Parts: sequence; C-alpha cells; structure tokens
Amino acid sequence: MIRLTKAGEYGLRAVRYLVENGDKSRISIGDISENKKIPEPFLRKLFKPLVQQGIIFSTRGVSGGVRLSRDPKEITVLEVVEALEGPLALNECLLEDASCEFMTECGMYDVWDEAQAAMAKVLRSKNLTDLTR
Amino acid sequence: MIRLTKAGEYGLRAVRYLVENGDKSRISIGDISENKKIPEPFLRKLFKPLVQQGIIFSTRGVSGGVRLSRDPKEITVLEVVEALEGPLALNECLLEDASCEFMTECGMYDVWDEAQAAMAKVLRSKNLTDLTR
DNA sequence: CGCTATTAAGAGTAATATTCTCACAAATAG
DNA sequence: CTATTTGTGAGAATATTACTCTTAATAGCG
Repeated sequence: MIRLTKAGEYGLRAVRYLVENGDKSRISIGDISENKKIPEPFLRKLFKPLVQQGIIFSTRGVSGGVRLSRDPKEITVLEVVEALEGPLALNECLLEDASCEFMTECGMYDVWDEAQAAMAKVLRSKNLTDLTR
Repeated sequence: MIRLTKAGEYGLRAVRYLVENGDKSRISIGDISENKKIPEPFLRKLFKPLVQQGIIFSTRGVSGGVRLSRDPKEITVLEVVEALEGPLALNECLLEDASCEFMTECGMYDVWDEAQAAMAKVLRSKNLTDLTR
C-alpha cells in the first residue's frame, strides 16, 4: 500500500502539538491525546522511539511530561518519520541487510533508490515549524 | 512502514520477465512463477489488475498465456505499481475521498503531497525497458 | 521519611491487512 | 472431446498495526 501508518500520523500530529505549545515547559501525554484525538496508550508507546532518537525529552512523575529536546527549526520531518516508522525503505532491497536473489539482475534497485531519494529530500527540507502554517 | 508490498514486488518482477521474453507470443503464468520464484496462485491473482489496466493481454486455453499489451517503452513503472497497489497515497489525506478532522490545520498535507509528487515523478520517468539493464 | 497522586515506560492482547492455498469454473486449440 | 491454460471465490496462515492493561519512577506533602 506504500502508506504512512497511524504511528507516523499520530506521532507527527503529537509533535506538532508540542511545537504549538513550545512555551510550556512540560506537556502530559494525556493532554496531547485529548486534544489531538489520539488513543492514549498507543500514543504513549510512540514517544519511546522519539525519546531514544533525542527528539523528545521526557520526565516522569507529578508535573512530568514531554517536550521537544531541541529547537523545532532543527528537527526535520524526515527525522521524526524515521524515528516512528524505522529507516525509509520503499523496497526491501534498499535496507542495509537486504539479500534478494534477483538483486543483480532485476533493475528495480536503482529505480526505488532514486524514488526514495527524491521523497527523502522533500521530507528532509521541511522542519517542524513548517507544519504550523 | 511505507513499503512496496509483495504484490508490487512480484508483479514488477513478472512484468520484467515478459519484457525479457518479448519475442515469445505467449508465456504461461506457471512459467513465470517457476522462473521468478513466485507462488503461482498468488501471481495468478496479480494479473487481474494488470489485465484490467490494459498493461497485460491474456488468453486462456491451450497455448494461451500472457503478454504485454503495449510496447514496453510506453509503459511506466508508476503505471504498473499503481495497478498492483492502488493509487499512490503516501498519507491517507492524499486520497480522493479523504476526510481528516485536522486537514485544515495540520500542515502535513502539503508536505506529503510534495514528497509524493517527487517520488511519482521518478517512477513515471522510468519505463519497463529501464528495468532490463 | 514514607505515603499518595501523577505521569511515563513496558508487557501483553486484539484487530486488521497481507500473503498464500485450494478447489473449481471458463475458455480455447487441436 | 480432451488437455491445457487463465479466471474466480472462499478462506487459512502469517505479519503488521492498533490498542489495552500493568509496572516503575518522580515530586510533593504531611
């Protein structure tokens, strides 16, 4: 189907909410969930890779919550998408550890590589402030 | 995951086989299946949309089979991909009948639209003979 | 210090989509 | 009429996606 999953969709929507509320020092996931209509436990899970990737900073406990760990201008859409969905790979053969029997002969690798590069270029050229217009 | 499915992968591989064997007037699906290591009943199904889309011509019966219905130079990779996977839509909001509550405010539509256009441009610029190098 | 309310983190389950199989129907050349 | 080949529908197996429930950490308060 070649489509962004709910993880990517919800994650981007949540991150956008943080950009909009950049003045607040901490925002709870419950708050995001409510405002952006995202199932809370699912959203909770999405923050794990975002934290690991250094995009989000989180603290537990009372008055804890999440916030962007960097200037939204310095975070690209591609970075968020890859954190949520894993490294971009329009075709399996573009993955690091790919091993397709037809690799050498099939002629598809170059096509997908080029298509993916074109797509990635766009996503890399947009930062999080571009989403708030 | 944003990835081509087996349907697309197998379908393209099968079509490539037809380009390579363009001299033969008819090729059986069983033959393709065997040569390209594609599960036969599954491959069989993939030909339905290719025939409907006017990419493949098929005939039943003894000495029947399939062949490209046009000059491979005139068939783009995008055309085959869309026949097999449905119209390109990197995000749900890019579909015809999309209706996202956050459409007007979310800022993602333009980004995905641009990314998809870039990707589609590449896939449209390649024809089936580009796969045989 | 220790309890409690609050919040993120993690483990586990349900729903859905994809991939594949099987059985049989329809067409066609000889 | 028969052998061969594509077409079709139901559905099983598997993988992926979406969601839920339980556990762990933290700050504040008495």
